Amino acid sequence: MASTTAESPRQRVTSYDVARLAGVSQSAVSRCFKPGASVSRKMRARVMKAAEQLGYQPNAIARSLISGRSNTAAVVISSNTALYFPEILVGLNRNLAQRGVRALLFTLEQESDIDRLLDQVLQYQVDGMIVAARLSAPQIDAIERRAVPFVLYNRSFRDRQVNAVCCDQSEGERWLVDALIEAGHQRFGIISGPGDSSVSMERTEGALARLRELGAKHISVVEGDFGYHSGGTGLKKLRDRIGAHPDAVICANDTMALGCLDAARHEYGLAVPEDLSVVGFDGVGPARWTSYNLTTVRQPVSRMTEAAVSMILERVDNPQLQPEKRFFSGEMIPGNSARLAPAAAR
Amino acid sequence: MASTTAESPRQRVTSYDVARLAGVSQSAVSRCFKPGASVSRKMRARVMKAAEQLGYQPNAIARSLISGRSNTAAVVISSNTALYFPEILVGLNRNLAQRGVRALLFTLEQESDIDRLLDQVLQYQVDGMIVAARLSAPQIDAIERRAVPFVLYNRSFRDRQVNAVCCDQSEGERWLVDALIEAGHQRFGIISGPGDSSVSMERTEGALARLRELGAKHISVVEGDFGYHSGGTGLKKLRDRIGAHPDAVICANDTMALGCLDAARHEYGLAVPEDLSVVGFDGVGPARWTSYNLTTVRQPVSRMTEAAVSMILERVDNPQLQPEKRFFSGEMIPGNSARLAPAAAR
DNA sequence: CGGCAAATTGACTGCGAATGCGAACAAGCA
DNA sequence: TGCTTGTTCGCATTCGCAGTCAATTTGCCG
Repeated sequence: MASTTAESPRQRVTSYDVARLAGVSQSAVSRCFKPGASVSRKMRARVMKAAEQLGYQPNAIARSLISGRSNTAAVVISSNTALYFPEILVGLNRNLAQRGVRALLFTLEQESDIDRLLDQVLQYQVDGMIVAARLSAPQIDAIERRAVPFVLYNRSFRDRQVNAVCCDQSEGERWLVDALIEAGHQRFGIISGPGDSSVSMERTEGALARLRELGAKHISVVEGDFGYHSGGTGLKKLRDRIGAHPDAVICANDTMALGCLDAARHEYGLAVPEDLSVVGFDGVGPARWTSYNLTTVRQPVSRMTEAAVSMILERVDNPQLQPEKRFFSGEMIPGNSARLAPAAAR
Repeated sequence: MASTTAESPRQRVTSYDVARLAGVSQSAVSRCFKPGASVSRKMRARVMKAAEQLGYQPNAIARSLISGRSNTAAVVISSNTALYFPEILVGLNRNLAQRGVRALLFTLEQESDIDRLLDQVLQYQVDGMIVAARLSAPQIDAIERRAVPFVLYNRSFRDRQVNAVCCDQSEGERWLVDALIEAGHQRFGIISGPGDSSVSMERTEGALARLRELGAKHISVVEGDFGYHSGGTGLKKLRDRIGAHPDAVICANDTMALGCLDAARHEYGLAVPEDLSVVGFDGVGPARWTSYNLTTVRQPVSRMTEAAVSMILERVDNPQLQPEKRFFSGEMIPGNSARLAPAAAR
């Protein structure tokens, strides 16, 4: 019953095996697999034939050991990004793969896991790290000490020179607020993300700042957790606090906005956008679904992931490069979940 | 302006460096980092102190080269799984991490990419592979020839002994169909996934078989692509074909079911579930959202990912193990998108 | 305090591929 | 043909660590 194909040599095939079969030296084999090496076409043909015959593939581990590059990058991402997660991951991975780099995935369930992780990441001799999670200053110190290039994705340190790729959160919030104010909304609710999220902070602060700047009088802020349900509970908290429902709710991400919208319609029987305007941030897929058609700001994920990958790989080749922060504008998507003045779209 | 901390030694720290500082041999250092090795506590203390001082971390690459294990597993996943993707990935990664294995991520945009990928995967000397993508028989041959253990996630080959972890798709569809039939639905529409998806095939076939078994007369099948929009277009196709709307639409996944549901309500003004029942499969997050509350079958993702990881790691340690297929029952979630007889929930 | 077993330690080798260097060889020129 | 250039190839070494084996130390008992 055992269907094992016992005829093939099940052990690892090394460059020596290929060399022996082809009657050449191991160096020759090595050179044949190195693009741009000096090899005669006759040699290459012989080696390749032998390699094929044996099913030889160069051992990336051994190669890394001597070359000092693993062609591997760590992607650290906290899993609470939920809806947003696959898009980033796929984008990063595509860009990395195109340049011959593989992604080692590190998912964080809790931000505190990152400490244990960091050591591991570095053990694996990754060429670089792309971090879409919260890092503390000492953690950044630790990475820098190891001289591993890293890029923060959608977070940055104001007081610190680090590589970062960010969506301009405040700008996006400003657009949203401008549009809401212009349409005459007066009582504002804000549902922030978890307190330790810098993205949430920037968005919330950005919205708040603009609201104040434009003279909004009635603003309440409650905290959510970026999850769907906290959109609903956030709305409830806002209602409790205000004593009525606000005119507009600004959510720190789309997922909460969708939760808020659902709660408004189905729990409180409010018409959206007539009775209540809801806006989000991110531009995740479900935000475009017919039931929602959310007014939001879409992050240019593919440009951002491409930038992150470029930045990291440039720095792998040239560690001397100065840290750089790149900000990307989002794209306002008017949607239909907020009552806006005509042509308010940016 | 350069804030580079130039005081620390920026180069790699090896076990020799630690050994020199501690005044011991390199072997001693190595042993100190190997759990269960024979080392005196005095030695360990000295070495650890030196290691800490230098910021030494053992080089996993060198370790892999000699031990023949990379503590790395490839996770190959096609990105069109969209909503479902993060859950799987996080689950797999958590389980792998717990056992000290890192995931190398390979995302497929098109299933055809897998050929190019396979060579790469194997170059990286992964200890095993978890494949949530379509593999052809020759591709499986290729992997087996390399003697790399692999587990198929949610696909299996009927005629072939391979390791696989699957949700029992037909069983789930049977539950759904039973419930729909019991509630008196008569005209059925099925929106399948892409033709080359085995998951879609099993679900569609499963539903069809059960429908016929129970004597359903009116059944139409149209093809979708697992995406949100194809739920709507699928419904349109069904209406065109039938000349009216069906009583129930069975979608090969949740995402399409949600699209179908939205189209039914917002495009055709149908009441769901009164005029039309819609069921899906997967149990993704948004299916539980208030706007939808989809009737579906939830895959036990965390048990499945755990099983996949166990299977793969068992086979890394013991390559002789016979191939095994594990099937998991889903969980029927009655929801509110289908008109069901009372207490029809399994 | 001698003697023996057990525990601990260090020298050395090898994992598999890449590369500097010199040898061998081919091509170009007078 | 003899000599110079330029290619191509093999030898030997290297990457960083783990495991083997023999040497050494330690502990323990009579």
